[in-house]
Amino acid sequence: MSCETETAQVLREAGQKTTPQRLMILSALRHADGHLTANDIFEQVRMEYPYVDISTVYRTLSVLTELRLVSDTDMGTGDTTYEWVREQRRHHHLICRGCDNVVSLDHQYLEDLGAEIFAESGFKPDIDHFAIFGLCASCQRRAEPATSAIETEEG
Amino acid sequence: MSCETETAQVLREAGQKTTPQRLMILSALRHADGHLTANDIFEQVRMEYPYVDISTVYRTLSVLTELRLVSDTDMGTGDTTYEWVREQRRHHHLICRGCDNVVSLDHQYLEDLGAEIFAESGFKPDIDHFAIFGLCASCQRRAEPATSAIETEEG
DNA sequence: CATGCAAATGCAACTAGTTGCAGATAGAAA
DNA sequence: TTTCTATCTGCAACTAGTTGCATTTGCATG
Repeated sequence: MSCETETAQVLREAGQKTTPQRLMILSALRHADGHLTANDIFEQVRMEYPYVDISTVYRTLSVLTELRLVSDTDMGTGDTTYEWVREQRRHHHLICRGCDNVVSLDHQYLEDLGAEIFAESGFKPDIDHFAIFGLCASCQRRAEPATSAIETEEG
Repeated sequence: MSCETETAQVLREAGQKTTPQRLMILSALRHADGHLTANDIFEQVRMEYPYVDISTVYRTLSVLTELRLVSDTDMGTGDTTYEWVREQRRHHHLICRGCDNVVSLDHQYLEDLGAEIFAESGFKPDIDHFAIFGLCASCQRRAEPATSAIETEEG
């Protein structure tokens, strides 16, 4: 079974209709390597089917997010990014608000947090794709140079 | 020292100017009980000074957020909410995507996660105010009634 | 295959939030 | 106090994302 047919199955089971527009959006997401913006997807689908509307893209993304097939993340760039959720490759991001650098965070940290919350409150968190903002090691050093090395400003 | 003067001090130390507009925005935030939207703040400031612009509110909120005096959180309502950060009263939210109910989460869970991340990577996460989405206990039961009790649809 | 209807689409109008720019102003220095 | 300049403000134009509505379409049923 091709991955398209497989996804159609998932939609069908959730009581959703499989329209050509949705299949094209799904295809864009499944074959993408990293994060896509709504506009990336829109442009890609439009090449195949020029009449598609951006609102259809947003509405489909919202359905897919609710079904937990796709994660939506604000990476601090202004645009929300979307990514196909692959169980085997869960990851999260540490985003530095000093230099905007992004590094990956192992899923285990949040898996544990999720399990703890579930055990104590019964609430089941969606731990698919977190973006955690903060300061990376070098930006911390730059912000508080009160110790040994004194760096030149902006340097 | 009044809390206004105290906050002005913080701004000054960060190399920021203390304008009347900013002080009014700060006052709205400090005296508010819970979360405020940018528009709540705008309306409130406008009663005192009708010429204020919404962009000034957003720009001030962005400065305050960068200084970590204010937390900005997407509670899933569509509008970002802002809240004065009180060290003593840190809290987070579990938001159910089934029934939209919100419950508080003790700060300790995330404090621990933050400490763990810092210890292993040197990245210092901003753990001020998290919104974690998921399913509450009763919505989980409703979603998967394959066990004992079978409830009627929609309650 | 034909019919019916709930759900999805495209469109247009809308809201939340951002940005570039010219003029105003906080606050440092003379 | 006056001068100076970097920063802030208000405005207007913009982008990302949402929503209401008329029309179309997937798909279940006969």
